[in-house]
Amino acid sequence: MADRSPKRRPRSKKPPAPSRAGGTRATTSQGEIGRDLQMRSELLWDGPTRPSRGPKPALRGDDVVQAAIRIADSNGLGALTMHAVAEQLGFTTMALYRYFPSKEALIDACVDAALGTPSRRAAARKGWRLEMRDWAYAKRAMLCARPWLAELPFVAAPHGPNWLSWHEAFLQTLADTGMTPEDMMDMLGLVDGFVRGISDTAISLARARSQGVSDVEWAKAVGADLSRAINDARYPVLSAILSSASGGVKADAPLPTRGGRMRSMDEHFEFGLERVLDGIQRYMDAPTAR
Amino acid sequence: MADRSPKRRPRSKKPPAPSRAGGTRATTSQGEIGRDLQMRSELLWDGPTRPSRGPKPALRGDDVVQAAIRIADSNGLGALTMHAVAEQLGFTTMALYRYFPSKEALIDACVDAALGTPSRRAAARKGWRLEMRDWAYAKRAMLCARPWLAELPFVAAPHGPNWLSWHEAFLQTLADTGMTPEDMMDMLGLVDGFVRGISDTAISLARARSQGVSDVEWAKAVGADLSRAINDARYPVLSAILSSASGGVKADAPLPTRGGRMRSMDEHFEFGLERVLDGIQRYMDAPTAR
DNA sequence: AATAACTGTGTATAACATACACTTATCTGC
DNA sequence: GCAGATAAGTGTATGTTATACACAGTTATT
Repeated sequence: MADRSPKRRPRSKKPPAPSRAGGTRATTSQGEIGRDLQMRSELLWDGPTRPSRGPKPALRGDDVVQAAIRIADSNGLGALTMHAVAEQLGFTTMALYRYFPSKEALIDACVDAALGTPSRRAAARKGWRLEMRDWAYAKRAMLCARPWLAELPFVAAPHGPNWLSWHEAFLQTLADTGMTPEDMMDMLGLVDGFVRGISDTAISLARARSQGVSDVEWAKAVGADLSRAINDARYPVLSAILSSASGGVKADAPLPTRGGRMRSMDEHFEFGLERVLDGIQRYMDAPTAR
Repeated sequence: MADRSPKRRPRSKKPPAPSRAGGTRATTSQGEIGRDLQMRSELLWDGPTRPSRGPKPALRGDDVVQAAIRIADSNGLGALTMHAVAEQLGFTTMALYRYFPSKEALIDACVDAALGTPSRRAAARKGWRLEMRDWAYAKRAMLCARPWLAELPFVAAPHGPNWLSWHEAFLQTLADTGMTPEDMMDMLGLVDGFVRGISDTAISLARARSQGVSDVEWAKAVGADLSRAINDARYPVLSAILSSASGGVKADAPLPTRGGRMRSMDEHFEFGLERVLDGIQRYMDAPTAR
């Protein structure tokens, strides 16, 4: 309060902010993570509370978000600058600050908007296992569709409405299994963790594609690293796998979609997911534990 | 070749590079991901090929890396600027470019160095399950010890020697199980994906700690988001879990280490990991599949 | 010694995020 | 229907960054 008069705010030491500029929000520079996150969270959940004194804004916050997402979608996070967004909308860079107090806040909003909500799928009750499987595939697809999401430190962002909607959808999967709340949350962490963790490669490929890199080119780059292990004494097992690998893997494209031998990325995901679901099933079948 | 004479390099259009500055390397700006990654990879694997004409360098590349890591460790990625590193070493900013062609290359090196190598643990053969468990815990601990690693888009980095050494250690776990190479790689993806994915929260806490944020403060910030779901019609199940949760979870600190009810983060990890290992075990016991 | 090939330094520049002051439009209370 | 009060967009300025470029001092090779 009493911060309205123009020209104010000593802002103590902070110059134009440590300017952690660039593509991604790095650490929150100083140790005010708590406060900071809370403020960002409020911005995400509580709309901007339009006052009714001055002229009405020419845009809605969502217009800004959509423009920003468009840019990130087509050119990656690196291209997402305040200037670029403003230009896209036909406004000055500074105009955006009437809608979001910082680039970080805008990105928070973009993330939540980009996450979207898992399609209700008519709540088709097919049993937790199949539903969970659908959920996992949907989440993976969503992540691959917006590869730039993975360029952000996930945890650093506040969890907005859509973020929670994914959680909700997952939990509904278990709603009628009689599982304890604690177990349900653990299951969520398990499956969600697995999906996010294992999707890195697929996301990387998706990003390469969206930047105009051919699959072959990408595979070559990624494969090159792995192939260094071959004949390196430090990696006996890995080396053996890569060189033998039932049928001879081409040094390039070890995981990628080779029709040849090594399993495709999707098969890789499918395999892991089935193991995870097996593990869950086992737990549900024999609730002796704990 | 023939790129040695001073003053050269038209560099066609590239100004000082699209300057994707800031804390994290965002997308590689343009669509030259393939080439770019390859060059970065070479830098990582093949040392810098010291010529022997001029004065000998005052530093080794590793000194630079260590200085950079020190900064990232104590102040986060945001504090890792070329200037800060140079200062730490008592040199000019530009001196660093004699050791690494770009900040990105330096970070690549830092990442690999920070990953380290999993302790050989005397290769104690206790059976794949226990060994795998150790591996998972070790990897998680490593990630938490260097929370800034998670601020980087993992896949974007080339896989250096240490990165592969983690893979190797995992695979050795399965070396005498008679598993096919394909299955072994799938297992790696499964466990590694799970560990990285689920560790996000623990890493976030670790980062908060290293920035001087108290656990309570952090938990409050994270919990605030979740607690918004309570009594929100959009999240019936989540809401029920959060409010009921056998014993009444304090709205703040839902996952964190509450002695109260909800399981601690470590229990959460343990739980998920056991499910994953169960799933793997089941697969190994009944190799009918595929 | 002469020189080529380096090393570290100083300076310059472009991209960014964002502070601040200003002009103009719009609503509210009289 | 008018006088403020207040907000929206703009223009300009600043500090931070990465990094290009040219130069001065060094050293192994000729």
